[in-house]
Amino acid sequence: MRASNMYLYTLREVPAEAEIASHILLLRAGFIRKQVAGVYAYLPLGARTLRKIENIVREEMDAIGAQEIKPSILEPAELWQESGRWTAYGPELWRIKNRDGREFCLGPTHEEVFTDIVRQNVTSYRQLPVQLYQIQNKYRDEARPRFGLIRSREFVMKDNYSFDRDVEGLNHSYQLNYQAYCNVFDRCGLHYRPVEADTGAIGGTGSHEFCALCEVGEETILYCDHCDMAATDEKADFRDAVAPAEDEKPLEKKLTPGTKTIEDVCNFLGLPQDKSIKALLYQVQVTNDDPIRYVAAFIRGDRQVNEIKLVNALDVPEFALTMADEAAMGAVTGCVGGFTGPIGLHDCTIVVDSELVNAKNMCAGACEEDHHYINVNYGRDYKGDIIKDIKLLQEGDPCPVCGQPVKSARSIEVGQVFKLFDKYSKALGLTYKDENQEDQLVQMGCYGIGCSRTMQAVVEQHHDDNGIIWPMSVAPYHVIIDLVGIHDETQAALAEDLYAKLQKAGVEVILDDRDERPGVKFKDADLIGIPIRIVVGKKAADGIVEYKLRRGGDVLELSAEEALAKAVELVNAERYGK
RNA sequence: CCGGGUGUAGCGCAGAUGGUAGCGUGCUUGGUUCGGGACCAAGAGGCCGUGGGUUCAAAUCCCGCCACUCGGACCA
Repeated sequence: MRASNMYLYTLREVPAEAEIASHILLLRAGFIRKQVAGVYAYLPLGARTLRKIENIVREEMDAIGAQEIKPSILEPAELWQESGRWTAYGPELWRIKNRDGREFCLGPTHEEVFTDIVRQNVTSYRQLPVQLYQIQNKYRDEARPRFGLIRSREFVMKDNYSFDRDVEGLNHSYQLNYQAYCNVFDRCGLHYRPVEADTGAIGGTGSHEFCALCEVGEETILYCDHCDMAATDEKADFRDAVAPAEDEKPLEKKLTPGTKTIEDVCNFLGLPQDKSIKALLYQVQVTNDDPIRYVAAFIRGDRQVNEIKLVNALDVPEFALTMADEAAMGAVTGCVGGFTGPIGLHDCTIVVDSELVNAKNMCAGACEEDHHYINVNYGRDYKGDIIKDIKLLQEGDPCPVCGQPVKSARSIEVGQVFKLFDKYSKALGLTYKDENQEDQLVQMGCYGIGCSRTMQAVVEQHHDDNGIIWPMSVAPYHVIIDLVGIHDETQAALAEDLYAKLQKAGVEVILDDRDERPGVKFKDADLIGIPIRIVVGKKAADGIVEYKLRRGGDVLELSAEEALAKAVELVNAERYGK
């Protein structure tokens, strides 16, 4: 491609809409432009890189026997009503009506549609297993889009669905997809980590997220350097330490005026925070017609609550759990803002973190203004309705597997694999006949990769002050030839010759033949991040060009033939990723 | 959805105490340049987000709405 003909517009200044490096660079380098909040157009360079990522995904999916289909983005409400998600999915579901008032949604995910497609044809165990996938625009009406392609309202996702006759088959499909995902992200040059993820309502140990590690990520993951434990902060188990043996001292009520926070109470009483109990007050209401159910959760004062674990412990929908109206809750349950403890509470569900059961002589609110108890002991002084691990594992806490201190990192979720089991086959009636003529439910898995998000995650991990540094496998072009003197016949002839030969060798190449000063060309080449740059300048008269890699290293002065050979060799070595 | 901020030229911004607009960059033309975003000169380009109000007079003050954005909540 000749730069003089390209629809390429780079920006010198940082667009006001962008905050993080990857978003700024994709805009500045002319890969994407915003249409409205959370919706982007891919310009030629962006469209090429996106397609390369999609093709890597496509190749790895095809390699495990999945077949690509192309269903509509438009999904009828009826299918979602059948699965129950028309109401359960919430406001992110992008609902639209046609002229007759019939309801549809723009697909945010396609479990229903794929299940429907498979139930139209599959009736026998002989037709299983099967995997179908699509690479498609997805729509989620995000309350607050952010960071360009990282959290957008429209995005490109590959979603694969596996259909097996039993859980053993599902486990096999899951493993195939897991490995394919590793291949995909390896080939894209991402620094990532597969981590265990929460499975919400479906339960079990059936999900991993693939997390691209970077500071600006919205996810927190925890991992261990001493073993292979790695999980999202929502999922990570907490292994309670064995509490040191301690005699139970007599319960005692103390006057603690104005000490509404754990810090205040512990300072006032001269206690460490790990000898205190913190109360968190919630209410549960699934629909507006339901009565409000109050929940008091207790954890050690120095811990953070993990609301996902709490939701799972209560077995309620995630959206139904909200912070309690303290005054209203106090009237019903006897809790007192800032002084709530497990003793004296009534008419609410008391959830006690597992760690507290063996914690001796703790300090807790007395459900009375300006008073706390000390020497509170589980069993003797209070009991819980639910005893579960409901705390957040944090950096430095013991690893739930090996006990060594864990580390934490921020990340962008670029993919997730998930065992659905029979959730959708049961809801939509997807069954098959087995060898004994018995109807059986199909066991399903779903597997998503955010292609557009992956594109930005790659930039987030591969850039410097001058611009993007694309890995060869996803670079929009492999080589850029910067022709310095476009009016110099010798230079132009050498550049044209190189351009033709590189193309003949199957290399994707930009010839920057624009009537621009060299500085502009160099800046642009760095900004858009083409892996190999060949400069044809003054030494063209001697047949010499410059060969330079965007990722760094020496500038080499080579004959045109040597540069050609070197470029072709490198491109062929790296074009498909590792 | 809650709270904060911002809407002025393609882009980035300035426009105290009201008097219908400017800077940088980009664009056009001419010239000089030509190895890391050149310089000189001359130009083109704005319903000051939108609706209402106050006023002789509103980019500027007041109210509504919309959009964008930040923090948070939410996020199969």
